[in-house]
Amino acid sequence: MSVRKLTSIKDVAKAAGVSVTTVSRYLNRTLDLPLPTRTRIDEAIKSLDYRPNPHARRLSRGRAETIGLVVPDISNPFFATLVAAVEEEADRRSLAVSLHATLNRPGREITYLQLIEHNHVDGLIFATNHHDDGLLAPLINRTGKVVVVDEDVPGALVPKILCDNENGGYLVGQHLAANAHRRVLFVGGSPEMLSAHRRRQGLSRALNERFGDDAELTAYAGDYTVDYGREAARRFLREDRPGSAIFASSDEIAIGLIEVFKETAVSVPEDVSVVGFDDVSPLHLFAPPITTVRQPVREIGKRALEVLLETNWQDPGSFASEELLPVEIVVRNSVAPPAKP
Amino acid sequence: MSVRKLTSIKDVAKAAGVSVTTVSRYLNRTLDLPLPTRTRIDEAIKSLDYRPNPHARRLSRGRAETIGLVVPDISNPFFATLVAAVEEEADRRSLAVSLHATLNRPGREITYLQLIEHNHVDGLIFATNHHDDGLLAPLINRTGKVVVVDEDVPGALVPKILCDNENGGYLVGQHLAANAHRRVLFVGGSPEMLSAHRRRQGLSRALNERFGDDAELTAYAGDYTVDYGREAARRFLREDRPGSAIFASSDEIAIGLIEVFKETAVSVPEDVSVVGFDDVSPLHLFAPPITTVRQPVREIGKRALEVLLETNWQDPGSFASEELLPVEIVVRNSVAPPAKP
DNA sequence: CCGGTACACTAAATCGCTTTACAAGAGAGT
DNA sequence: ACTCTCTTGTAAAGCGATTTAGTGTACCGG
Repeated sequence: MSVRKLTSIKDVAKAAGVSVTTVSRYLNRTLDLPLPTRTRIDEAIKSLDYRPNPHARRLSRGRAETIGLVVPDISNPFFATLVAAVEEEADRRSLAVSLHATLNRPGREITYLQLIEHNHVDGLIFATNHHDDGLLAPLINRTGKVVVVDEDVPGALVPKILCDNENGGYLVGQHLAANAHRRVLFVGGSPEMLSAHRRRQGLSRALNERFGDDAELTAYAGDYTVDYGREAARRFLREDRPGSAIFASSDEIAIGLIEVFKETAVSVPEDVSVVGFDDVSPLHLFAPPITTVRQPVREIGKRALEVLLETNWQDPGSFASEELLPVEIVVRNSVAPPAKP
Repeated sequence: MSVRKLTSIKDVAKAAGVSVTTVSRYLNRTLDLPLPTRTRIDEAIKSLDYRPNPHARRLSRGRAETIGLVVPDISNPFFATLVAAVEEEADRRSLAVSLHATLNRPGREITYLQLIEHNHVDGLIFATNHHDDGLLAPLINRTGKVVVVDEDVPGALVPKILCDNENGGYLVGQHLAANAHRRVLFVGGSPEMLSAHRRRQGLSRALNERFGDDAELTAYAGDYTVDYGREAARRFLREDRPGSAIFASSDEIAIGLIEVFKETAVSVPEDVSVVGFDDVSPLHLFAPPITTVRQPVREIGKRALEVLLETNWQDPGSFASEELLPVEIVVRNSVAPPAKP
């Protein structure tokens, strides 16, 4: 509270009767000292309650000991879980996490990417949820030290940690096919988004395996939000139900769908089957419990930090990679065979 | 990627033909310059793509332009929303947010509080979810620049932003009383926690107003978690249902209760009524939709940052305060009159 | 007695910015 | 003509670490 000056390395050096250099090097283990000297320094540190000034250290070393985390929206349960996983892992390694939400404000992603260039953070874990308009990839390639998670940024030559979207779609397709759904509506992001594209492809593959050319796949594209789920549900009803089952490409969308179906007395799964994606909300308590694909969210976060720290960023080109983490389908009660198949 | 050196203020000064001081003071608006000089500097900055090195700035100013945010668990929807609100508000003010989760690891809260003492951050927004064992309050008082949110830390003489827990409990009590529930189980935190204490008091007040001495209030105490909700539900059944209604002091607890009731075929609200607290999960889609008390989570986060920045921390003692934000009850479908009142 | 090798340290530059204190010149008032 | 006050700057000392390039002493083998 008072403006007492904090103890600096200089005070420690004086108290221990050595030079500042010695203390610094001892602390950074670049100098072996004989026991007596060591003890003197240790005691000085303890009695003065010395702790290195992080800003000075960062300026001097040119590193921030901080990693940046950019996500679309923290309050979304999916990203909240991702953030939690990254923070936990960073804390284990004594790194601070600087958190940034883009909230779909254009230009924000770019602003945050520039944090790296100016040494604000040592690296960035980056999640977007919309299609790159062409600015992101070059910037990412220029700045480096970025790990892309959850949604691909095409053209970015950096490590990417994604879930196995194709297989997720395929598992849903199989489950729907097993329940005799031949006509399916896919509600997801625009096809330029790799996640949406792959999920849809997996879905399509499974449906075709079962029904061949008789499979009918319709798609609506929009945001991964509750709002868009509502909109999609209304459109689905307005357009006379282009499908006996709906595969929502996120739980949020599924929640929106279900809200509207509830209001309009369309019952799930009797009138229409619904499957979600992510499994981060308490879908098992819904009426009915919602079948969904579980993403290994925490794994994604953890792995992203590992990769960020393990990658040798000196050797550009060496590190463009894509790691696919496995998904699983969690079957609950929102899928039933259609009334008239 | 390459080790190109970033442009520093020195380069700008040289390019503009002025001194470093001039550039710095111009940028920090402590110096008015005539248009021509201004233009030269602006152009130098633009053409060199200069951006101040944050570490140098922080070292020099002794401020971090960063605020710390300490919460028990980020993946919990309540805290996720709080984090989102704080981040949003901080971003508006060009402050970075350094995020830390305690995850109930003992000692972590203290570690993070010390971030302030060593200038790591300029201030801290602090949320705990368990009873202080006596170490926290003195440390908070010593470090200052802390705003306590959500849960009280008794003895901490700093601003506190809480919700109106007593009224929350009262509203629930009224609603339950109106549905003829005379015997109520309160499942919440230990009574040493102010939130639990006040909610329970409000509940008790409403019940007494209606039933006088006939009101029967039982209490279970534990964590605000789904796990504890499950445990409480099992105990409730084992102990022969000490109440026709349960007031869960968080949505998480309510979710745990409902899970177990679902498994054991105890139906809500026919067999037992349930009310939650927080309203951050999609409780409206549950079966049945859960009645709960809505906390103004985002408001709490936003207000906390405002208070953190507006408080005059030079004048200790002046700022111990408690701000209560209003709550409202969201009536849905999980309360019905008891079978045998 | 000399050169070499460890050992135990250190002086001083550096990181990039802020800030205090001061200065030179121009105009203004008396 | 002389002092005063602006205006428009500047030099240099921090901030608190890290790090490079040494230094002085002691011992040791030949």
